[in-house]
Amino acid sequence: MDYLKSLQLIGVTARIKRISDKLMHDARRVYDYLDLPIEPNWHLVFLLLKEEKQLSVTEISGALKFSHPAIINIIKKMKASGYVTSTTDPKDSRKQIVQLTEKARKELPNLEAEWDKIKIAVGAIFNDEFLEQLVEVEENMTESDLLDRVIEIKAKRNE
Amino acid sequence: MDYLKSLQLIGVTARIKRISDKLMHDARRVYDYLDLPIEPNWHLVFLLLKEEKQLSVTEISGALKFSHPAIINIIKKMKASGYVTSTTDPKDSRKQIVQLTEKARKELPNLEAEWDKIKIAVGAIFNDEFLEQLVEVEENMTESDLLDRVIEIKAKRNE
DNA sequence: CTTATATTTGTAATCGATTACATAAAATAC
DNA sequence: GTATTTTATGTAATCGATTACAAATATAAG
Repeated sequence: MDYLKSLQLIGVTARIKRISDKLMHDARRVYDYLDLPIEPNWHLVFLLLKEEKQLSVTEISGALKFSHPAIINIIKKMKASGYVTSTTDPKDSRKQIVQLTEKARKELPNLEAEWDKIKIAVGAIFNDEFLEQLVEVEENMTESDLLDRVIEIKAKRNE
Repeated sequence: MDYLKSLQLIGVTARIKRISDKLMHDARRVYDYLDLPIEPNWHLVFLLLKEEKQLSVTEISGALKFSHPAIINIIKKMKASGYVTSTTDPKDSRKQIVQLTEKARKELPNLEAEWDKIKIAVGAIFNDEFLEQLVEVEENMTESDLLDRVIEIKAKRNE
């Protein structure tokens, strides 16, 4: 018996938040359990830098759609753990060029084996139909977000 | 072009968080735009107390599945705005009995008219199939959460 | 009855991210 | 070539929620 579920559309925001929060929390517990020496968020940075080799903070922030302070914080920690280096771009001294270290590339196969387990677990929770629906939701929100839609609805009522 | 989307299952957690965060943020903007004198979260407490009349902090927390400090905080603000009263239960002096005030009941019809607009906007973002999929995801996570599943997968691999 | 345990409310510390602000460098305008 | 605007990074303050801790009361156990 779930009161939020009974509210249907009214409860959907809170339910999504509930799922999101539990997922983030569980991810941390999984990383602890697997004794991974990294934080869940670093995963995305690893994958991005593995492909792109050299990226600035802003480029990472744009690709992952995290705020730039969030990326700075992640990079700072990854640097302290020896997984990335950051050097000032000689052509543009505002920019920091971030790239994986040798240590990171050496550990990648092990990490990927662990990530693979997590991926299978995630796949058991979210089926393909959900992923398809998620794409639609993202498109709907990009096309016109909640505020835009409320403004439109209010305008129509006042006609 | 969305890097997280291209990662499929690996990016799904971050995408859900992104949707959740934007939704919560947009909800606040909508409440501001509509000049509602309440915060988005209060909505759920209003609806619950409208039906149940009298509830303790723990009962509200259990129904909405928010932590009890979160409910205490909401109730404190709703009280300051004159929408609820809280009195000590004469039969159990640990408990606070929370209920809507006359002011709250008087304003409910207006609030409900505004909530209706928001509900329509939410319905335009999340279709019925998504809601069905969401139920499945919740069931999957309740049945066995991410950590449980990873533990199981690891055990199988080590056989 | 007295002691131990569980429940309820309340407060403090923490957390992971954001927005707002500051600074330096590059690009553009004139 | 100097002044203005934009861009990139970095820091501080904030935010909404959680977990951890504390205190009071009720319940259960002996």
